[in-house]
Formats: sequence, structure tokens, C-alpha cells
Amino acid sequence: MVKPSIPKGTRDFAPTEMIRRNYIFDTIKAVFKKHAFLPIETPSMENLSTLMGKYGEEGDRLLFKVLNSGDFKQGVDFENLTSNQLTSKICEKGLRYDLTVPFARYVVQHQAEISFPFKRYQMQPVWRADRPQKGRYREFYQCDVDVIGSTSLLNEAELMQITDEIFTSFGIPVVIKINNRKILSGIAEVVGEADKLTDICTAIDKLDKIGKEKVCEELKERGLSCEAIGKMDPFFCFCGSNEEKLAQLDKVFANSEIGLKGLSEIRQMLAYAAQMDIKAEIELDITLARGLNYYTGAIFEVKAQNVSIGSISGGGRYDDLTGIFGLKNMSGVGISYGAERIYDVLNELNLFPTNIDSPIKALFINFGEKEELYALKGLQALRQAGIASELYPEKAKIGKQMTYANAKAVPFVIMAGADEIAENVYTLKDMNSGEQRKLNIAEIREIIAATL
RNA sequence: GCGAUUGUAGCUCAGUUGGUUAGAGUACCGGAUUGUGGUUCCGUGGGUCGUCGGUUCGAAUCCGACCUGUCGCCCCA
Repeated sequence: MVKPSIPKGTRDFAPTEMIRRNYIFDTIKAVFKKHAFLPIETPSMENLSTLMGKYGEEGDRLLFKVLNSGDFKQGVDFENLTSNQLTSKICEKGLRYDLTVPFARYVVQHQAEISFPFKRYQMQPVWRADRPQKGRYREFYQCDVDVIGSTSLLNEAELMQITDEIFTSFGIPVVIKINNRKILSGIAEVVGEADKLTDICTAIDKLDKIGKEKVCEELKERGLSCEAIGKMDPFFCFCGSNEEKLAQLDKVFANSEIGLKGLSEIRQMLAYAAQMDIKAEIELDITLARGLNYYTGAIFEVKAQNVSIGSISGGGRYDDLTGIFGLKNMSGVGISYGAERIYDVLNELNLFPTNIDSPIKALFINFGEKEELYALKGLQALRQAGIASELYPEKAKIGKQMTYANAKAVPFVIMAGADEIAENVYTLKDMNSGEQRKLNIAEIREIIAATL
């Protein structure tokens, strides 16, 4: 006997969980569609050459690699190769790590068929060989929207609007944090460490988590001069409204062209957003850096208020993701919503709508051969009215059938034995109140339909 | 990849310095009750004590490795 189990960091989803997950996907998808985005899907596996080197050293380690089919041993020197070298000999495929890189590959490969700007959405699982923790899995879903082939900041603004609409639908209060890589470049330039941009980004990103002192320590470890770290001090304590922060940055960036460009982009985004009736708070946070190093412009991160769960969404603009696949001048901007994080937030805040938990509205009790034929007629009438309903497939004891209805949270049970058949009616039982009445099927249909 | 911690019935957990045949609650199934569930009572079944190895006369209990879950670090949705 094999003990049933699934790989580390993966999960089964029970019907009750799937109903809630589908609610999340459906809600997000509805907003994407309304904003004129089109769906695509890409394969679970990509060639490793597509994936490797796009996510930094750490990312390469977290890629799941797929062993070659056939005799992968042939002609490979197992003795004298390091694990990494061996991997490249015996694996040429890997599971996708995110949806953005496969999207870039898709765009280049299908550029002739696509009309740009291309607005696509994609909701599929991704895999990371990470160590599982709370809210972190090895297989999880991302819901991505991207606009590629347009540099307009209208796109950034639209992504903020989409974010706002999605989380308004969920009833989750959020803060949309924004920043711009050009501002971070400006900071690096101003403190005289322009070539250390990546190190500055990874360190500064942790400010709210580990505090200013530890960030300075890390910057030191990463090779920044004490002088430069001292100059960064003012950037750690920007406060006030977005306008106030921008005004302060204007002064600091007086001699940094790229820094000023970042500021003007933020201003333009905010100006567009102001026309879009966005309810969520939009906060300029210059310590927001995000690990992925392909971002070149705007950066987004969405945090739910009043919960301890980390970011539930993140994204940004990338100017040259398609370059490595041979297509230049194809700037894009996108954002990704983490389905399982949103699930946890909805759960914690008790925000799942209660009406989705009873997908089956009525159960016909099976009394036997003759009675089930009569029940089938009623069942048909309800289904034609779009009411999800079923007939218990066996003549089991009534108590057992009732327990079944209870376990599935079915709100109505319908019974018909010899008496009901003679009168051409059905007994409708409301499982919440326990009340039951003899009615004809049209009346039953109306009563159930009224609860939908 | 590094560190800490966890694992006993489908689920939640007892189990004495290592000592007979490993228990309870709950769920399931059957009955009390052949047209009534979410509240009763009785009964049946269900365990390679995570896996493999070691110490011992004897291991659920002690030791090691691995696997799984959880929590930090790294990184990230």
C-alpha cells in the first residue's frame, strides 16, 4: 500500500475551498475583462534557456527543473561535473517561475500576430522550489495583467484603477504603494554609488521590516562607503503627503536627471489617477524597491490594511524584458495578484460572501423506484430554471439523506412519496427553519429562485 | 540553501524514568426509529505509533539519517 501524500509545498483543494478560490478568480477576471484585457495561457514548462538568468542567482536556485526524457545519462560525465553543470546537461525544461517572463517570450514569438499595445491577462499556477512557510507554497496561482508596447503612464494609472476596483469588490481596504526605479537610481546617483543600484534596492526594501540601522549595516556589508550611507539618511525619513515628499525630492535631485525623470513620472501617474475616482490610498514610498531587477520605471505593491499578511500584489514597468529574446523597444507594465494571499486576507477579515458556500440549492429525497421518477420531473423543472439541484441516487434511509443534505449545506430538501404524487405536489423543507409545506413545483421554483 | 521545531485512528489529542494485547473524544458505518437532519443512547470497524536504521532482554518512548508540517534567515505572491 502506498501512503497517500503530495509533494512538499503543494495542496489539494476541497470543494469548499475551490468555491472560494473561484470567487477570487472570477472577481479578478471580471475586472480585467471590463478593462479590455484579453486572456492568454502559456505552458507549465518552458525551456530552461527561457527561464534561467531572469530572476537573479536566487531565482535560478528556486527553479524546478524537469529531467530529460529518454536516456539522459548518455554521453554525460557524471563524475567530473558540478551539480549545476550536470543540471544543464540533463535538464532542458523547467516549470515556470512567474507569468511575466513566459509572457515576454510569448510576445516575441508571436509578435507578427499581435496588435500592439497588447493588453493581456493570465491566471495560472507558477512553481518555486522555495521552503514552504505561512502563505508561501511551492505551487501557487498568479493573476497577471500587463500592457506591452506602450510607454504611456496611462497604463500605470489604469493598473492602479484595476487594483482599486478589485479590492473594492472584495471589500478589502488596501494601500497602493508606488515608487519608481528612476527615483532609486537618482538616490544611488546622488550618494555617489550609481553602480550599486541593485544592492541599494535589496537593502532599502527591508526598511519597514528590519529598521534603519540594520539596513545601514547591510549596505555596509554590500560595499557602500560610510560617506554614501550617511548621505542616504534623509531618504529614510521622508514623511508627509505625496506632494510634500515630491517637493522634498525635487531639491535633492536638483542635479540628478534620472531622479527628476522619476519624479515627473510619479506626478503624471498621480494626475491620471486623480481623474479615475480611485478610493484606495495611494502612497509614494521611496523605500519600495522590489527584488526583481528587470523593473525600470514604476513599481507597485499592494498591502491589505489591518492584517499581518505581506503584500498581496506587486508589479512594475520593465523596458527591456523582450530584449533578450531579440525584440527591442517593447516596454511593458504589469501587476500580479496573489490568489492565495488574497484568500488568506478574505479569510482573516471574514469577507467571503456567505451565499457562495451553498452552491447546491435543493435535494430531492429518494423514496424508491416509483417515487424517484416523480422526483425526476420536479428536478427537471428546477434545473430548467437554473436552480442547482440533485436527486439522491439511492433509496437510502431518510435520515441518511438528510445528513447528506446537511453536510453539503443544501438549504432546501424536497420530498415526494405516495401522498404527494396523488396530489401532484412536493413537500418543501427549509433546512434552516425546519419548516415544511406541500406546494406545486412552480411555487417551489419561485421560492427557491427568490433566495438566489 | 542555513538554523529551530513537529509527527500516535479519517480529524483533534492522551500515553508514567523504556516493560503484557497502544487509549479517549470526534467523524464514519450499523441499530434503538422502514417519511425527517443540524440534540440522545447502544454497538461495530478502523493504528507498520512518519520512514529506515541503531542501542536494549524489551522501543510509541533513547540515538542517527531521511520524509512531512510549522517558524526564523535568504528570497518572494
